[in-house]
Amino acid sequence: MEQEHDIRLSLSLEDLGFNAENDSNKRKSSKKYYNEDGTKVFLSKNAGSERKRKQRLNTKLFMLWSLVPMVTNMTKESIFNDAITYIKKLKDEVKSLTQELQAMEPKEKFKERAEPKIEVQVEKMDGNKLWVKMIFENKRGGFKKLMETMNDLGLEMIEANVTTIKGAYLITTFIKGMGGQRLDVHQVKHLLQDIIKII
Amino acid sequence: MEQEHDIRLSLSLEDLGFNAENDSNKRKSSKKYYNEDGTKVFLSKNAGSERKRKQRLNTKLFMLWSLVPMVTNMTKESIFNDAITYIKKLKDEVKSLTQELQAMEPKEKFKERAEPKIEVQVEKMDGNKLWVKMIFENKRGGFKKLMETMNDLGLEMIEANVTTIKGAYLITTFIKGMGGQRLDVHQVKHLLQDIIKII
DNA sequence: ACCCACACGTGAGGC
DNA sequence: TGCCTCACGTGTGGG
Repeated sequence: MEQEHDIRLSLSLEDLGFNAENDSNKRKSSKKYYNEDGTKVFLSKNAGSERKRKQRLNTKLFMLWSLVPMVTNMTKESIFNDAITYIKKLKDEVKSLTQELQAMEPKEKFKERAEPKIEVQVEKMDGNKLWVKMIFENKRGGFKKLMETMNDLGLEMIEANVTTIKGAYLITTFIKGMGGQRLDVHQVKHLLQDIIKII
Repeated sequence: MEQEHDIRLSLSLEDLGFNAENDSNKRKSSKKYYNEDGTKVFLSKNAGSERKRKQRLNTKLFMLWSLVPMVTNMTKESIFNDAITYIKKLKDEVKSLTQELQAMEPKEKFKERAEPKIEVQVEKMDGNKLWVKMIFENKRGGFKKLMETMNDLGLEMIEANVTTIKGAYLITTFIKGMGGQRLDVHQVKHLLQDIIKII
């Protein structure tokens, strides 16, 4: 009952990193490898390397075990079982995640498209407002993304008149800066052109 | 040199499903378990169960190996190594997929929100057109989703007048069915209410 | 007492 | 030849 209780799998942390070259103490089996006069019993040359090999295998088993979160037992067989079920679980997880990702991927697809024909006209009005007329292809969600982007940029559409001709939006609206910021005509024009391009 | 070459890991498919109870042939070791007179050498009772245990372990090892796609060697140690690296790879994959999923998750979040105050008014016009007035909270992307959904349902917005008062959309538009379908006033009204609710 | 899980040494086969 | 890998039987400790 000294400290011989944890040597079911006779590997510890020492077996992982450093073997510490101690073939010395701590052998589970107290088999008679020594004659009663103290002389060693003959061991085939394999014995040593074979012991090392088994230690390597157990080390690998331990590494495998350390990777698996859900552990039932410390026995070799249950380590295998846990690892197996864990791999299956991980596989399922990857599978479901990928298809879940692909399911919402198409919503991002409209980013990559041929450049639509667009027309942007910007005129300065009184106050700090701009009058804007835009024509661009009627891509699904185009107007929404336009508004989102403009909102992100601090452009507020005050009176928007949206007409959907077949295959195109026609939008006329007033625009003003949200924080009372001054708006430059050409800047806004190019901005809107860029926005519409990436819609 | 008969057929003794594949018994490195002396497990086959038979070890997986059915053990086929054949303790008979095919033992690798030709150790002398029989005396020269043909009588069996004494074996401790452990021998049989221990052999079974090792077969179980090898079976598990084989199952583990069968789960791992990339296999370098058939040796025990490389099976361990492959399984270990494979688990790590799967872990990384799951990790990256989940965070990639979470990165585009927020765009879906506006599905779950408190019910906004809405107002929908529908009037019948000449021909098969309806006049619609809608007021609902100015949630980001609301108008886009409205148009998408209406498009999906075969409702075409002919002349849309969109006004963004602070915190709300005010939309007046004519609507007609895309395929020349007849539109019922109350049906369209409830439809629009439902659409706006889920926006 | 029994059973189980393990490490060990050993002989055999493959490279 | 030698080295590596494996299955086998055995002894041992824990439950």
